[in-house]
Amino acid sequence: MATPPFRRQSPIHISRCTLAASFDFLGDRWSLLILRSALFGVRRYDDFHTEIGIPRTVLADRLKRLVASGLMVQQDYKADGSRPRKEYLLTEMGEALRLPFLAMRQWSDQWGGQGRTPPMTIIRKSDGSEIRVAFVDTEGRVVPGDDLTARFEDWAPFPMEGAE
Amino acid sequence: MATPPFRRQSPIHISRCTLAASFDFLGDRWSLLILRSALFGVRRYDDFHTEIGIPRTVLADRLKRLVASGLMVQQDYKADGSRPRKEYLLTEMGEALRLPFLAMRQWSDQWGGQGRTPPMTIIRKSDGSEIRVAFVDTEGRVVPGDDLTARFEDWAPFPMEGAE
DNA sequence: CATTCTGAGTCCAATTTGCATACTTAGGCA
DNA sequence: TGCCTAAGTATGCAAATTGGACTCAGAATG
Repeated sequence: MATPPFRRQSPIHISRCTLAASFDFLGDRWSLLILRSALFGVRRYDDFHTEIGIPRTVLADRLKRLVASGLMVQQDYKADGSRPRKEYLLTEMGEALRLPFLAMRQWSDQWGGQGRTPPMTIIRKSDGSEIRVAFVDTEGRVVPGDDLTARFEDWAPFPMEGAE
Repeated sequence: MATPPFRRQSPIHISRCTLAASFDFLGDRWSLLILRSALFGVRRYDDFHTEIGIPRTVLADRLKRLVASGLMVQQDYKADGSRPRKEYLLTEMGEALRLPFLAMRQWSDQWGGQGRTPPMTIIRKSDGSEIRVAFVDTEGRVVPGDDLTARFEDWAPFPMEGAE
Protein backbone atom coordinates (compact mmCIF):
# COMPACT_ATOMS: atom_id res chain seq x y z
CA MET A 1 0.00 0.00 0.00
CA ALA A 2 1.70 3.04 -1.27
CA THR A 3 2.54 6.20 0.61
CA PRO A 4 0.30 9.14 -0.22
CA PRO A 5 1.73 12.33 -1.69
CA PHE A 6 2.08 15.26 0.66
CA ARG A 7 -1.04 17.37 1.08
CA ARG A 8 -2.04 20.32 3.19
CA GLN A 9 -5.62 19.11 3.53
CA SER A 10 -7.56 15.87 3.28
CA PRO A 11 -9.68 15.62 0.13
CA ILE A 12 -12.79 15.03 2.24
CA HIS A 13 -13.59 17.76 4.72
CA ILE A 14 -13.85 16.46 8.22
CA SER A 15 -17.35 17.81 8.73
CA ARG A 16 -18.65 15.72 5.83
CA CYS A 17 -16.66 12.59 6.46
CA THR A 18 -18.59 9.55 7.60
CA LEU A 19 -15.38 7.97 8.86
CA ALA A 20 -14.57 10.99 10.99
CA ALA A 21 -18.13 10.91 12.30
CA SER A 22 -17.71 7.27 13.29
CA PHE A 23 -14.44 7.97 15.04
CA ASP A 24 -16.08 10.83 16.80
CA PHE A 25 -18.78 8.56 18.03
CA LEU A 26 -17.17 5.27 18.89
CA GLY A 27 -13.56 6.32 18.95
CA ASP A 28 -12.98 5.80 22.60
CA ARG A 29 -11.25 3.02 24.41
CA TRP A 30 -14.30 1.75 26.27
CA SER A 31 -16.80 1.74 23.43
CA LEU A 32 -14.36 -0.18 21.28
CA LEU A 33 -13.65 -2.71 24.01
CA ILE A 34 -17.36 -3.18 24.68
CA LEU A 35 -17.95 -3.82 21.00
CA ARG A 36 -15.06 -6.26 20.88
CA SER A 37 -16.62 -8.28 23.69
CA ALA A 38 -20.08 -8.00 22.17
CA LEU A 39 -18.80 -9.38 18.88
CA PHE A 40 -17.49 -12.36 20.82
CA GLY A 41 -20.96 -12.94 22.26
CA VAL A 42 -20.83 -11.17 25.61
CA ARG A 43 -24.17 -9.56 26.44
CA ARG A 44 -24.55 -8.69 30.10
CA TYR A 45 -23.71 -5.61 32.10
CA ASP A 46 -21.72 -7.46 34.73
CA ASP A 47 -19.93 -9.58 32.17
CA PHE A 48 -18.74 -6.47 30.36
CA HIS A 49 -17.83 -4.97 33.69
CA THR A 50 -15.70 -7.85 34.94
CA GLU A 51 -14.20 -8.68 31.55
CA ILE A 52 -12.94 -5.29 30.55
CA GLY A 53 -12.63 -3.63 33.93
CA ILE A 54 -14.66 -0.59 32.95
CA PRO A 55 -15.99 1.61 35.78
CA ARG A 56 -19.69 1.00 36.29
CA THR A 57 -20.70 4.58 35.66
CA VAL A 58 -18.84 4.70 32.38
CA LEU A 59 -20.27 1.34 31.33
CA ALA A 60 -23.81 2.54 31.95
CA ASP A 61 -23.11 5.65 29.92
CA ARG A 62 -21.51 3.80 27.01
CA LEU A 63 -24.23 1.18 26.79
CA LYS A 64 -26.80 3.95 26.71
CA ARG A 65 -24.96 5.63 23.85
CA LEU A 66 -24.49 2.41 21.92
CA VAL A 67 -28.20 1.69 22.19
CA ALA A 68 -29.15 5.25 21.29
CA SER A 69 -26.97 5.11 18.20
CA GLY A 70 -28.51 1.89 16.95
CA LEU A 71 -25.49 -0.35 17.41
CA MET A 72 -27.05 -2.33 20.23
CA VAL A 73 -30.50 -3.15 21.54
CA GLN A 74 -31.68 -4.01 25.01
CA GLN A 75 -33.56 -7.24 25.35
CA ASP A 76 -35.23 -8.99 28.28
CA TYR A 77 -34.07 -12.39 29.35
CA LYS A 78 -34.87 -14.66 32.22
CA ALA A 79 -32.36 -17.15 33.60
CA ASP A 80 -34.07 -19.70 35.80
CA GLY A 81 -33.56 -19.02 39.43
CA SER A 82 -33.33 -15.30 38.94
CA ARG A 83 -35.57 -12.42 37.99
CA PRO A 84 -35.93 -11.03 34.48
CA ARG A 85 -33.02 -8.91 33.34
CA LYS A 86 -31.77 -6.98 30.35
CA GLU A 87 -29.03 -7.97 28.01
CA TYR A 88 -27.34 -5.99 25.26
CA LEU A 89 -27.27 -7.41 21.76
CA LEU A 90 -25.64 -6.08 18.62
CA THR A 91 -27.99 -4.95 15.90
CA GLU A 92 -27.28 -5.66 12.25
CA MET A 93 -25.41 -2.37 12.17
CA GLY A 94 -23.31 -3.43 15.14
CA GLU A 95 -22.69 -6.87 13.70
CA ALA A 96 -21.42 -5.26 10.53
CA LEU A 97 -18.46 -3.98 12.51
CA ARG A 98 -17.10 -7.52 12.43
CA LEU A 99 -15.27 -6.89 9.16
CA PRO A 100 -13.47 -3.68 10.19
CA PHE A 101 -12.72 -5.13 13.61
CA LEU A 102 -11.21 -8.24 12.08
CA ALA A 103 -9.19 -6.09 9.69
CA MET A 104 -7.97 -4.25 12.75
CA ARG A 105 -7.20 -7.55 14.49
CA GLN A 106 -5.16 -8.63 11.49
CA TRP A 107 -3.16 -5.44 11.82
CA SER A 108 -2.80 -5.85 15.58
CA ASP A 109 -1.57 -9.42 15.27
CA GLN A 110 0.91 -8.49 12.58
CA TRP A 111 2.37 -5.39 14.21
CA GLY A 112 1.72 -5.88 17.87
CA GLY A 113 2.03 -9.62 18.10
CA GLN A 114 5.81 -9.66 18.57
CA GLY A 115 6.19 -12.51 16.15
CA ARG A 116 3.97 -14.87 18.09
CA THR A 117 1.32 -16.96 16.42
CA PRO A 118 -2.00 -15.14 16.69
CA PRO A 119 -4.28 -16.85 19.22
CA MET A 120 -7.18 -16.65 16.81
CA THR A 121 -7.54 -17.49 13.13
CA ILE A 122 -10.61 -17.03 11.02
CA ILE A 123 -11.41 -20.14 9.04
CA ARG A 124 -14.02 -21.21 6.53
CA LYS A 125 -16.65 -23.43 8.10
CA SER A 126 -16.86 -25.77 5.18
CA ASP A 127 -13.20 -26.76 4.89
CA GLY A 128 -11.32 -25.12 7.76
CA SER A 129 -9.02 -23.14 5.48
CA GLU A 130 -7.64 -19.81 6.62
CA ILE A 131 -9.43 -16.58 5.83
CA ARG A 132 -8.15 -13.02 5.90
CA VAL A 133 -9.38 -9.52 5.11
CA ALA A 134 -8.23 -7.94 1.86
CA PHE A 135 -9.11 -5.61 -1.01
CA VAL A 136 -11.16 -7.26 -3.74
CA ASP A 137 -12.49 -6.23 -7.13
CA THR A 138 -16.02 -6.54 -8.46
CA GLU A 139 -15.29 -10.10 -9.54
CA GLY A 140 -14.38 -11.01 -5.99
CA ARG A 141 -10.64 -11.37 -6.67
CA VAL A 142 -7.91 -10.01 -4.40
CA VAL A 143 -6.24 -6.80 -5.54
CA PRO A 144 -2.80 -5.85 -4.24
CA GLY A 145 -2.72 -2.69 -2.13
CA ASP A 146 -0.37 -0.84 -4.44
CA ASP A 147 -2.75 -1.06 -7.39
CA LEU A 148 -5.28 1.25 -5.75
CA THR A 149 -6.36 4.83 -6.19
CA ALA A 150 -9.33 6.81 -4.96
CA ARG A 151 -12.00 8.58 -6.91
CA PHE A 152 -13.93 11.43 -5.36
CA GLU A 153 -17.43 12.45 -6.24
CA ASP A 154 -17.44 15.28 -8.76
CA TRP A 155 -13.71 15.01 -9.05
CA ALA A 156 -11.42 13.63 -11.63
CA PRO A 157 -9.71 10.42 -10.54
CA PHE A 158 -7.26 11.38 -7.89
CA PRO A 159 -3.48 10.98 -8.00
CA MET A 160 -3.49 9.46 -4.69
CA GLU A 161 -2.05 6.22 -3.54
CA GLY A 162 -3.71 7.52 -0.45
CA ALA A 163 -7.18 6.11 -0.52
CA GLU A 164 -6.83 6.39 3.18
CA MET B 1 -22.13 -12.31 9.20
CA ALA B 2 -23.81 -14.41 11.76
CA THR B 3 -24.65 -13.50 15.33
CA PRO B 4 -22.40 -15.11 17.92
CA PRO B 5 -23.82 -17.42 20.59
CA PHE B 6 -24.18 -15.98 24.06
CA ARG B 7 -21.06 -16.14 26.20
CA ARG B 8 -20.08 -14.94 29.63
CA GLN B 9 -16.50 -14.24 28.56
CA SER B 10 -14.56 -13.58 25.39
CA PRO B 11 -12.44 -16.53 24.26
CA ILE B 12 -9.33 -14.33 24.29
CA HIS B 13 -8.54 -12.71 27.60
CA ILE B 14 -8.30 -8.98 27.34
CA SER B 15 -4.80 -8.86 28.79
CA ARG B 16 -3.49 -11.05 25.98
CA CYS B 17 -5.49 -9.59 23.14
CA THR B 18 -3.56 -7.65 20.54
CA LEU B 19 -6.77 -6.00 19.38
CA ALA B 20 -7.59 -4.80 22.87
CA ALA B 21 -4.03 -3.51 23.17
CA SER B 22 -4.46 -1.54 19.94
CA PHE B 23 -7.74 -0.06 21.10
CA ASP B 24 -6.11 0.81 24.35
CA PHE B 25 -3.41 2.64 22.53
CA LEU B 26 -5.02 4.39 19.61
CA GLY B 27 -8.64 4.17 20.67
CA ASP B 28 -9.22 7.81 21.14
CA ARG B 29 -10.93 10.32 18.94
CA TRP B 30 -7.89 12.45 18.25
CA SER B 31 -5.38 9.72 17.47
CA LEU B 32 -7.80 8.20 15.01
CA LEU B 33 -8.51 11.52 13.34
CA ILE B 34 -4.79 12.30 13.10
CA LEU B 35 -4.19 8.94 11.46
CA ARG B 36 -7.08 9.51 9.07
CA SER B 37 -5.52 12.78 7.92
CA ALA B 38 -2.05 11.23 7.78
CA LEU B 39 -3.33 8.47 5.53
CA PHE B 40 -4.62 11.17 3.20
CA GLY B 41 -1.15 12.70 3.06
CA VAL B 42 -1.30 15.42 5.69
CA ARG B 43 2.02 15.76 7.48
CA ARG B 44 2.41 19.03 9.33
CA TYR B 45 1.55 20.10 12.84
CA ASP B 46 -0.43 23.12 11.80
CA ASP B 47 -2.22 21.27 9.04
CA PHE B 48 -3.41 18.66 11.53
CA HIS B 49 -4.35 21.44 13.88
CA THR B 50 -6.45 23.44 11.45
CA GLU B 51 -7.95 20.43 9.70
CA ILE B 52 -9.22 18.51 12.67
CA GLY B 53 -9.55 21.30 15.22
CA ILE B 54 -7.51 19.54 17.86
CA PRO B 55 -6.18 21.66 20.74
CA ARG B 56 -2.47 22.31 20.32
CA THR B 57 -1.48 20.71 23.61
CA VAL B 58 -3.36 17.54 22.81
CA LEU B 59 -1.91 17.44 19.30
CA ALA B 60 1.63 17.70 20.66
CA ASP B 61 0.89 14.87 23.07
CA ARG B 62 -0.70 12.62 20.47
CA LEU B 63 2.05 13.12 17.91
CA LYS B 64 4.59 12.27 20.57
CA ARG B 65 2.76 9.06 21.38
CA LEU B 66 2.31 8.11 17.74
CA VAL B 67 6.02 8.57 17.15
CA ALA B 68 6.96 6.70 20.34
CA SER B 69 4.78 3.78 19.32
CA GLY B 70 6.33 3.49 15.88
CA LEU B 71 3.32 4.56 13.85
CA MET B 72 4.88 7.81 12.73
CA VAL B 73 8.33 9.29 12.33
CA GLN B 74 9.52 12.87 12.49
CA GLN B 75 11.40 14.09 9.46
CA ASP B 76 13.06 17.37 8.59
CA TYR B 77 11.89 19.34 5.63
CA LYS B 78 12.72 22.72 4.24
CA ALA B 79 10.25 24.78 2.27
CA ASP B 80 12.00 27.61 0.44
CA GLY B 81 11.54 30.92 2.10
CA SER B 82 11.29 29.39 5.51
CA ARG B 83 13.49 27.65 8.02
CA PRO B 84 13.82 23.87 8.37
CA ARG B 85 10.87 22.20 10.06
CA LYS B 86 9.62 18.82 11.10
CA GLU B 87 6.89 16.82 9.49
CA TYR B 88 5.20 13.65 10.60
CA LEU B 89 5.13 10.68 8.28
CA LEU B 90 3.51 7.30 8.66
CA THR B 91 5.85 4.37 9.00
CA GLU B 92 5.15 1.07 7.27
CA MET B 93 3.27 0.08 10.41
CA GLY B 94 1.18 3.22 10.23
CA GLU B 95 0.56 2.80 6.51
CA ALA B 96 -0.71 -0.69 7.15
CA LEU B 97 -3.66 0.84 8.93
CA ARG B 98 -5.02 1.75 5.50
CA LEU B 99 -6.86 -1.56 5.18
CA PRO B 100 -8.67 -1.47 8.55
CA PHE B 101 -9.42 2.21 8.10
CA LEU B 102 -10.92 1.61 4.69
CA ALA B 103 -12.93 -1.29 6.09
CA MET B 104 -14.17 1.14 8.69
CA ARG B 105 -14.95 3.72 6.02
CA GLN B 106 -16.97 1.15 4.13
CA TRP B 107 -18.98 0.56 7.29
CA SER B 108 -19.34 4.28 7.93
CA ASP B 109 -20.56 4.97 4.42
CA GLN B 110 -23.05 2.13 4.55
CA TRP B 111 -24.51 2.83 7.98
CA GLY B 112 -23.86 6.49 8.54
CA GLY B 113 -24.16 7.77 5.00
CA GLN B 114 -27.94 8.20 5.07
CA GLY B 115 -28.30 6.69 1.66
CA ARG B 116 -26.09 9.23 -0.03
CA THR B 117 -23.43 8.23 -2.50
CA PRO B 118 -20.12 7.97 -0.68
CA PRO B 119 -17.84 10.88 -1.62
CA MET B 120 -14.93 8.49 -2.08
CA THR B 121 -14.56 5.22 -3.92
CA ILE B 122 -11.49 3.05 -4.04
CA ILE B 123 -10.67 2.02 -7.56
CA ARG B 124 -8.04 -0.06 -9.29
CA LYS B 125 -5.41 2.05 -10.94
CA SER B 126 -5.19 -0.08 -14.02
CA ASP B 127 -8.85 -0.09 -15.07
CA GLY B 128 -10.74 2.18 -12.70
CA SER B 129 -13.03 -0.56 -11.45
CA GLU B 130 -14.45 -0.40 -7.95
CA ILE B 131 -12.67 -2.06 -5.06
CA ARG B 132 -13.97 -3.01 -1.62
CA VAL B 133 -12.74 -4.71 1.51
CA ALA B 134 -13.88 -8.30 2.12
CA PHE B 135 -13.02 -11.71 3.54
CA VAL B 136 -10.94 -13.85 1.19
CA ASP B 137 -9.60 -17.39 1.25
CA THR B 138 -6.06 -18.57 0.57
CA GLU B 139 -6.77 -18.60 -3.16
CA GLY B 140 -7.73 -14.94 -3.02
CA ARG B 141 -11.44 -15.49 -3.57
CA VAL B 142 -14.19 -13.72 -1.63
CA VAL B 143 -15.85 -15.73 1.12
CA PRO B 144 -19.31 -14.78 2.40
CA GLY B 145 -19.39 -13.63 6.02
CA ASP B 146 -21.73 -16.37 7.14
CA ASP B 147 -19.34 -19.13 6.10
CA LEU B 148 -16.81 -18.19 8.80
CA THR B 149 -15.74 -19.63 12.12
CA ALA B 150 -12.77 -18.97 14.37
CA ARG B 151 -10.09 -21.33 15.52
CA PHE B 152 -8.16 -20.63 18.69
CA GLU B 153 -4.66 -21.75 19.42
CA ASP B 154 -4.65 -25.00 21.38
CA TRP B 155 -8.38 -25.21 21.02
CA ALA B 156 -10.65 -27.30 18.98
CA PRO B 157 -12.34 -25.34 16.20
CA PHE B 158 -14.82 -23.10 17.88
CA PRO B 159 -18.60 -23.14 17.42
CA MET B 160 -18.62 -19.53 16.94
CA GLU B 161 -20.11 -17.54 14.15
CA GLY B 162 -18.42 -14.89 16.23
CA ALA B 163 -14.97 -14.52 14.85
CA GLU B 164 -15.32 -11.11 16.28
C1' DC C 1 -43.39 -13.42 55.89
C1' DA C 2 -38.78 -11.48 56.66
C1' DT C 3 -34.20 -11.85 55.16
C1' DT C 4 -30.59 -12.48 52.03
C1' DC C 5 -28.64 -12.58 47.55
C1' DT C 6 -27.55 -10.86 42.97
C1' DG C 7 -27.40 -8.37 38.63
C1' DA C 8 -27.86 -3.91 37.30
C1' DG C 9 -27.46 0.11 38.02
C1' DT C 10 -26.81 5.35 40.48
C1' DC C 11 -24.24 8.79 43.53
C1' DC C 12 -20.26 11.11 44.97
C1' DA C 13 -15.62 13.10 45.92
C1' DA C 14 -10.92 12.92 44.15
C1' DT C 15 -8.16 12.79 40.24
C1' DT C 16 -7.07 12.97 35.53
C1' DT C 17 -7.60 14.66 31.08
C1' DG C 18 -9.11 18.00 27.90
C1' DC C 19 -9.61 22.66 26.52
C1' DA C 20 -8.65 27.68 25.14
C1' DT C 21 -5.73 31.35 25.45
C1' DA C 22 -1.50 33.24 25.75
C1' DC C 23 3.33 32.91 25.48
C1' DT C 24 7.94 31.06 23.45
C1' DT C 25 11.26 29.72 20.07
C1' DA C 26 14.18 29.84 15.97
C1' DG C 27 15.55 30.76 11.45
C1' DG C 28 14.57 33.40 7.04
C1' DC C 29 14.00 37.74 5.22
C1' DA C 30 13.07 42.81 4.54
C1' DT D 1 17.45 45.03 13.68
C1' DG D 2 13.09 43.52 13.96
C1' DC D 3 9.18 41.00 11.97
C1' DC D 4 6.99 36.76 10.37
C1' DT D 5 5.66 32.00 10.75
C1' DA D 6 5.44 27.02 11.97
C1' DA D 7 5.77 24.57 15.81
C1' DG D 8 5.48 24.09 19.83
C1' DT D 9 5.06 25.01 25.65
C1' DA D 10 2.67 27.05 29.90
C1' DT D 11 -1.26 27.82 32.50
C1' DG D 12 -5.68 27.85 34.65
C1' DC D 13 -10.44 26.48 34.14
C1' DA D 14 -13.95 22.88 32.61
C1' DA D 15 -15.26 18.26 31.73
C1' DA D 16 -14.71 13.34 31.95
C1' DT D 17 -13.01 9.39 34.49
C1' DT D 18 -12.31 6.72 38.51
C1' DG D 19 -13.15 3.61 42.58
C1' DG D 20 -16.05 2.97 46.29
C1' DA D 21 -20.29 3.14 48.51
C1' DC D 22 -25.05 3.04 47.96
C1' DT D 23 -29.73 1.67 45.78
C1' DC D 24 -33.16 -1.21 43.78
C1' DA D 25 -36.07 -5.21 42.64
C1' DG D 26 -37.42 -9.67 42.49
C1' DA D 27 -36.12 -14.71 43.44
C1' DA D 28 -34.66 -17.86 46.73
C1' DT D 29 -34.13 -19.25 51.41
C1' DG D 30 -35.71 -20.21 56.11
